[in-house]
Amino acid sequence: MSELLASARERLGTDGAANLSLRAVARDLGVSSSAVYRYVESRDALLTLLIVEAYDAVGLVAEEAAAGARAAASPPAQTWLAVARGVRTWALANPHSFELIYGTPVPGYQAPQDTVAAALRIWAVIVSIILEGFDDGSLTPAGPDFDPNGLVTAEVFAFAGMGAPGEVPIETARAAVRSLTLFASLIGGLTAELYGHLHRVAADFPGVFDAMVATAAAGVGLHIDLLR
Amino acid sequence: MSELLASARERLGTDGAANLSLRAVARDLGVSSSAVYRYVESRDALLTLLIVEAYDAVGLVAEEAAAGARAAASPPAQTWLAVARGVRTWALANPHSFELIYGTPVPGYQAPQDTVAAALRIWAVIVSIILEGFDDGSLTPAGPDFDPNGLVTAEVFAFAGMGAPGEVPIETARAAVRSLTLFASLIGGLTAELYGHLHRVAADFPGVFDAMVATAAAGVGLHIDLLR
DNA sequence: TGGTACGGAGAGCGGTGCTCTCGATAGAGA
DNA sequence: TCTCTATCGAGAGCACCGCTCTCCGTACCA
Repeated sequence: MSELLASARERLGTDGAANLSLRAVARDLGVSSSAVYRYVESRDALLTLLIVEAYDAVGLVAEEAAAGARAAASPPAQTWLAVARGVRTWALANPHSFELIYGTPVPGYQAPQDTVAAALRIWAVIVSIILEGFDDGSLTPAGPDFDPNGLVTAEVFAFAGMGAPGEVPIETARAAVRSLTLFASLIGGLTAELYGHLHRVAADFPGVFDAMVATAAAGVGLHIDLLR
Repeated sequence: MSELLASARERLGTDGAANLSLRAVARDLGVSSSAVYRYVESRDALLTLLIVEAYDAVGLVAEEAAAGARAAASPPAQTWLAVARGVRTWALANPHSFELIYGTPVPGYQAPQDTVAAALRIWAVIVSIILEGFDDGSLTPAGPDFDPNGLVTAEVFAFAGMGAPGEVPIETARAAVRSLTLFASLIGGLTAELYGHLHRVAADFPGVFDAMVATAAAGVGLHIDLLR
């Protein structure tokens, strides 16, 4: 089983998710194609395993980047920059894994519950940074005000440890909604770079990425210093 | 040829890009699979035609949304919100077309030159909004300062009609780089929503989308009013 | 010793993209 | 009118895919 996963991981890295062939994996293992079905229910099930791996990998990267920044006594804004840079580095090194989780979903595929926990890890990092900025008073959103009522589910406040929706102060609720912008700008920036939408646009890709992340983060309230 | 494209367009809408089968299109047309190759070089070539169509469609939507907002004398910030909303509406109505252009690229696929012109239409809209904000003085970036030198190619300044890189004022160059954040937040926000990353997170999807777009835009300097 | 569960092989089904050969038709030039 | 040619279609076929089915050898266990 671990050999199977290793082989599939390698195939994913070279051929991409769309071209991941169960028969090819079987050939790599020196085994008939039908034998693989003893271990894995279908091609989609194999992909699910790789998806969970990818979510865990990116979650771990984010957690480590945040921990490293905090160890260096960085303010929340710089911590977010470190996390974003870490995720970018991971995505560039594992583009097919990135596609697997943040790219086009495979056609008839429905994400099983297994993936949810792993997918939440990066969200936890984002939330922790927002709360940190809230606590130390450095979170000063430049984005416009809006009515946060009903925008997100009660689960979100529970996940962030903010208590029941009715009890959450309006500015806290706004911060929770705004934090989605961090995620969107991260995914959007990486999508733009990895999928070629910055071709002949960006010259210094890391620099452009930093600028995109920092610009969006200012709206959220995290004012990143890019000059130091 | 037009029947072929119409059939392919329909197949794309129902089955998605990954499942777009040349044989299925042939069946729809009541024709043998090999006959299709008289008109189209390969499956990828057929996809390219659909990609150009999709870029043109989303470009047109953006242009019309911008024109409509300007006709209503909206400030640049509100024009951007109108454009983003328009693109979202289009993406929700044509999710597979959205995937085709802003999702995972098909494996061995290299975008031919044909697609470039169509892909630039939405960029032209973004640039026009930035320049408009620059001219009327409403563009007041909340994002951090950074050194814009060398971040983007000279082509970008030429495309924006800003002249040679050396002559561009530093604040103008920064605005050009920041405008990439608009694109990233738009793509990221739509990716998050369409690919299920806001599942059990967002309750009011249009509201969350507006909040994400407006929050990121504030960093760029477009201060959208969401309360009116 | 016999039964059973496990893990493999191989054939086979229907699907795919793509190529090749063959035939029908229609139009143009002599 | 006859012939040549370009166009467009059908069909067979190749190698690949996911997946299922049947068969068989092995190892373990009562």
